[in-house]
Amino acid sequence: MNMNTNKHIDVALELLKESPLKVTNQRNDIIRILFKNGNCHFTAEDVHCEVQKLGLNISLATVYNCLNQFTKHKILKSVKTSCDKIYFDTNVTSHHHFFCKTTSQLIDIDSKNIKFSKLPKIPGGKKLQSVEVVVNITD
Amino acid sequence: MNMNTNKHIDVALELLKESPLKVTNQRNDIIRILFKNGNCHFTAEDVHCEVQKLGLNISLATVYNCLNQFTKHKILKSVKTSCDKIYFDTNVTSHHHFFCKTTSQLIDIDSKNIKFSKLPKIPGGKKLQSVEVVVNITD
DNA sequence: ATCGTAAATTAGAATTATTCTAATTTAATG
DNA sequence: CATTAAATTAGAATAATTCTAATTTACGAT
Ligand SMILES: [Mn+2]
Ligand SMILES: [Mn+2]
Ligand SMILES: [Zn+2]
Ligand SMILES: [Zn+2]
Repeated sequence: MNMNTNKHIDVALELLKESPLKVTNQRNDIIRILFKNGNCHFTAEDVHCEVQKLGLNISLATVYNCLNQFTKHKILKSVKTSCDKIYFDTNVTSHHHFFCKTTSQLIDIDSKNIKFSKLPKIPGGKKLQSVEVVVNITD
Repeated sequence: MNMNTNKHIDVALELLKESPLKVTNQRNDIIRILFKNGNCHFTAEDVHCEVQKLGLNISLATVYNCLNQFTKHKILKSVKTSCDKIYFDTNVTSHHHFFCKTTSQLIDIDSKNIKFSKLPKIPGGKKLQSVEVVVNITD
């Protein structure tokens, strides 16, 4: 059972408080939904469905606003896959993903389980931002 | 100057003939546009703009149909990036990409310039389909 | 060459995820 | 409590892509 305190939720709420974002009921509720099960991947619709299931009245626009603001302020990060929806990731540390094309499910790959022995030279005048590995799998 | 023969175009036209797809004027024209400059990355809109520029009358729906059919039959492949459009790639061999977020431009990374010294175990019951690396860069 | 038919093309409508608009409400500060 | 910038909201708008259904075309068989 969920105890009344949850480390992941508390850490995220603390990040929210430390950010320049205002602490609203909607943001509190959304953070509780997102972080209640530790590292997870969600679409905006997933979050909105959960909001409804809990009987909360938060508009889809607010869900999008929150997810985007949280991403901008490093409380979440976003992941693009070969499917057409944006996934939001509660794990903001540097890591990679399996993407199962059958189930449209993202699975974390810990950074220590992917190592490069060779990386290409960055094109002249550009600077490196991130290296993203997606290992596509099927059933 | 472009000679009247072009290796890349000829190879792609040959793949089209060998495929179960019918050889139509539209497919011929689109292949000539796609492959005239060797390895390239295009959105459907890019292709349709070029179609218009050449005074060809091919509908956007047909451009999408062709690109999707070509992808299904391995004449093209598609690449997803952090931007919201699908890119089609004339290089169907296994390789990776730089994606410049400033210019929304894809640049090929030859397979031999990325090597892994460690890859994660595939989750039970699933099978590996592909490993895609995107190196995000900015100006 | 002509025919028959499945596949391809097309214009425009529909869909889907996401963002925008502009009116209203709220959080946080003094 | 008053002020005000930020957040929320419903609904409209946008943008990429797909779908629909009518028409045309490719191409193997006659
Ligand atoms: Mn849902
Ligand atoms: Mn264009
Ligand atoms: Zn993740
Ligand atoms: Zn490429």
